[in-house]
Amino acid sequence: MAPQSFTEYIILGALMSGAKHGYEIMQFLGSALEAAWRPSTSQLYVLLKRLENTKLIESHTESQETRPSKRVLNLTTAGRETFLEWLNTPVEHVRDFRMEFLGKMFFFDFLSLSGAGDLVEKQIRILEKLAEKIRTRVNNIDKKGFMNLVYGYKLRTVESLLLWLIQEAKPFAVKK
Amino acid sequence: MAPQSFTEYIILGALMSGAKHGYEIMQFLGSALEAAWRPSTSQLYVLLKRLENTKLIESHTESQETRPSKRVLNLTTAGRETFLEWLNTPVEHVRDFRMEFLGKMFFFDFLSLSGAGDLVEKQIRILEKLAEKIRTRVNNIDKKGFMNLVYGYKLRTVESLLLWLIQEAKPFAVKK
DNA sequence: AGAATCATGTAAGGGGTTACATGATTCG
DNA sequence: CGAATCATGTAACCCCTTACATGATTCT
Repeated sequence: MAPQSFTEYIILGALMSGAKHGYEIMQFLGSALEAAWRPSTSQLYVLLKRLENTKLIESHTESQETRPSKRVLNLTTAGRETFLEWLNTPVEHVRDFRMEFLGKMFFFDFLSLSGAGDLVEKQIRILEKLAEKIRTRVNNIDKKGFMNLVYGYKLRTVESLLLWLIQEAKPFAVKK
Repeated sequence: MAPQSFTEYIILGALMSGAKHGYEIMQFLGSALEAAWRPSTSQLYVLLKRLENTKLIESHTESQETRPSKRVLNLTTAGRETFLEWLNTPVEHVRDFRMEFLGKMFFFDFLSLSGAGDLVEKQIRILEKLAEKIRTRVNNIDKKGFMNLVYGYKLRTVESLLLWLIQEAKPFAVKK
């Protein structure tokens, strides 16, 4: 079963660079993007349980002498595949850029993986189609009405995102 | 007690133009912005109960001969005040523009209320401060690193929103 | 001596969703 | 005659958060 929440993919990503226990994942995600994606500590452990139940990660317990024993998590083959598939899939909605798309870019960079340029290209095509859809819809509505304000908002948002993708994300993605 | 969810304010707004029962609110919100803000039918009734418990609305039952009887909702004085206060308060986060700020603009327009221009001005000032904060933060980080991409994203988003506010929302707000 | 760090959880609650229940009426 | 409309809800579940529980160790 594929995860349904974006946060689970982030946790899988945190394990791509090697086995970690819960507390380490927490620290890693906290420092990676100014804590922007770190789920609450309790939710983290809930998700780890779920990922283990769905066989995307596996664990073994390591007892320590001077510290509480820890559960060390590791990606399974399925887990690694699931993460990479997610990583290379563009997001569908504008609202998913802020966290999810930036998350993908982070992992491309952090893990030095290839394919970031392709993802950005796919993403650009998706947004271009969306912009076209909005533009045709704008032509069928009352100028000066409220819906005109709404479509203006949407169109500007999409266009601004497109410029960012082309002028900043693309150079960042291909810079290695 | 003031509502904590944006959706409750939208429901209060739906009652500003006169008493309605649940089903009518549902239709009203569904047609107003292409169903973008309508909560699920079940959630709507849950929120109506809550708004009644907190005395922001009150209800009386009207039995009908050929139809199921309906519970007609009406704003209390406190409800009307609560709505108007919300309406005139700018949103704090960029992520609240898409639904909440557009919602406010809708009600200013639909109810022909004054003050939309003031709200837009306040909103512009908030975003200008935010843009400044991001710009100073950009100067303190590694050029070419991932965080540079993040701040580029944030800055462009805010700047695009500012242009929209000035070029579209402002004329819309003062056009009457 | 008290605070922060290490380490993993449970419980309660918030806001939302889909699915389901009920039952009459009117439209095609 | 079946589907859509009118009208109001309950139940189950999802993802998330804060508060709380536990207990040792190391830093100040």
